[in-house]
Amino acid sequence: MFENINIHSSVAVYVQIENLVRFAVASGKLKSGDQLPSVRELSEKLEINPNTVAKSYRDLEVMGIVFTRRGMGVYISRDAASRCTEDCRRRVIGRLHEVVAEAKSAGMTGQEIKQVCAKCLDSDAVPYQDTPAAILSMAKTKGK
Amino acid sequence: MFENINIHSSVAVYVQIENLVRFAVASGKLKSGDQLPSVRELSEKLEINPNTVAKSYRDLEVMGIVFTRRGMGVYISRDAASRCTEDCRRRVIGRLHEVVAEAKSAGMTGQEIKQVCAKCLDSDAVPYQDTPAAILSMAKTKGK
Amino acid sequence: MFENINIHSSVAVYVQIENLVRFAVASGKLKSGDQLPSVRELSEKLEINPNTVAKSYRDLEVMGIVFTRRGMGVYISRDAASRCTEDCRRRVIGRLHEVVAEAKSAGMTGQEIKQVCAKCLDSDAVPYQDTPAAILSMAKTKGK
Amino acid sequence: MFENINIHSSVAVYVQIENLVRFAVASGKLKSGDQLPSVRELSEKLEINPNTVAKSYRDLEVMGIVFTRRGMGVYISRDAASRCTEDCRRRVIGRLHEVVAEAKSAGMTGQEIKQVCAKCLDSDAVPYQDTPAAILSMAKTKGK
DNA sequence: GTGGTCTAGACCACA
DNA sequence: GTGGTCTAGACCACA
Repeated sequence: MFENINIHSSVAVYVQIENLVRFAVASGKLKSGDQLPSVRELSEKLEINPNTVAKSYRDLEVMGIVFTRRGMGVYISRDAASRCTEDCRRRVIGRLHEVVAEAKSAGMTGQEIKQVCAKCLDSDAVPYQDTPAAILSMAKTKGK
Repeated sequence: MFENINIHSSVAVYVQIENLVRFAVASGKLKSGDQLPSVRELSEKLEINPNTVAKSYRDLEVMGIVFTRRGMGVYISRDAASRCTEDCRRRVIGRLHEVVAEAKSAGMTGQEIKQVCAKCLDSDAVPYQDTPAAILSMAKTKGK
Repeated sequence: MFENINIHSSVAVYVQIENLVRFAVASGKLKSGDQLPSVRELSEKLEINPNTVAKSYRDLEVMGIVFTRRGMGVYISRDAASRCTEDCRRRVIGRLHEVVAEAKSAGMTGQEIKQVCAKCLDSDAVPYQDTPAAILSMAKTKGK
Repeated sequence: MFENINIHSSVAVYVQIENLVRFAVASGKLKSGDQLPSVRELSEKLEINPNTVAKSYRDLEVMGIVFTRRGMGVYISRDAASRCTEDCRRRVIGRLHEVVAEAKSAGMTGQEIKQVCAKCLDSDAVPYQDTPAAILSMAKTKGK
């Protein structure tokens, strides 16, 4: 589930990791008590600096989404699900507002916008895994 | 049209300027051949450093959206409209896909998603430049 | 013959004018004693600042290519032809060296380079009139 | 490979850097994924301001030739080679056309032109970075 | 007046 | 350590 980290994204890697975890919890892929990969393991897998992973885990802990058992590992906390669901909903709704406003501003009609939405809804769910690319598209498209 | 620059946004000021121009061109508010305010003029109006404005104009030039006549000023280029329209549409559609995917992933039903969209569409037009959040969302998402 | 001034070029307009005159003299299109358009006339035709035209004429006078009869106008000087021919040859040879070196550096083979040259030579002469575009291509391609 | 930057050239230093990178990529000296020297490192080596190097890297990023990993460095992007090869070829061919047209216009015969070309080709390779004149010729021609 | 280039330097986010 | 953003200000070319 971390295969979607995008090093070309202008979004900080640690933020991407945090979001991946949040959405995985919100969607039930990660459940209370599940263990996350160790800092070292994940950093090697993603070929990124261990500090980066550690920072994500620390943030998630501060947010109450994971907890650490020293010497044991990092686990999804008891009320992570509700927290993440709420967070994700808020984020999604906010972004929907923004993007619809942008769509209008770009000259798209309500018709068009609805059509695109419908198309997205009909298409097979492409859950959070697409977000890094999505994020990428939010900034100035880069090197790719 | 630059009255909506938000110096306190986490989005770089020069990115905000670039996006305002892009969306203004896409929506027809700026047309091929139109002259942009001079670097000095805009920097004074926005109370920012001329270098910051110059950076925006430079980027826009590299992107082919404006061209510079030395000693004369900066103008919207011939095919800026198609470029910007395309860019903005692609951007918006991409983001719509992302956010819908995120919405699903966050557990929202198609119903809900459609409702939120509809609500946004019905609300008084919130053209791009009126929504600081929109501006925010347009650029490199930082922190969170 | 001034229809080829390119305001999108990053080359100063006054330099373009100077070169147009020089090449026109070198190629015999302008001869000793011929009168150039007045500053005002040319500036209106090209929609540029009269100072720009005046600057070109002044430079050309300094170079001995034109002379001014006050109240009468600006004329091609007696030995302009030899001067311009020489200038243009030197310029052309210098640029040929440069561009061939660049071609090599860009990975083109001697074969290819010769072929392109041959093709240019066979094509109908496209005398100096193409230079503004040419000049444009020398800089970073801009707005166009 | 940056030893040929000429601070006294009339071509902006940042343009020289951009061109050196472009041609290095086109000729295979720099490959996808290679890391460029850090902004600070290069600025110290060239004894120029870090901002100048950063400007070059930024432009190259907007052009899709490099990408940035924040906190990590700047790397040659995936499709930089094709981009640069194409860019450089187009540039070179365009300039060849121009200069040949100029040569004709200046009264040189096809014979002469071919001879000069041949001479350049036979001469020891003068790869781009060895020719200050070449560097000069690559950018916005100034004054003359 | 216009924009372009470059320096010096502060402060920040990220790894 | 890495790059990103922004300011302040000098000096220049061009119109």
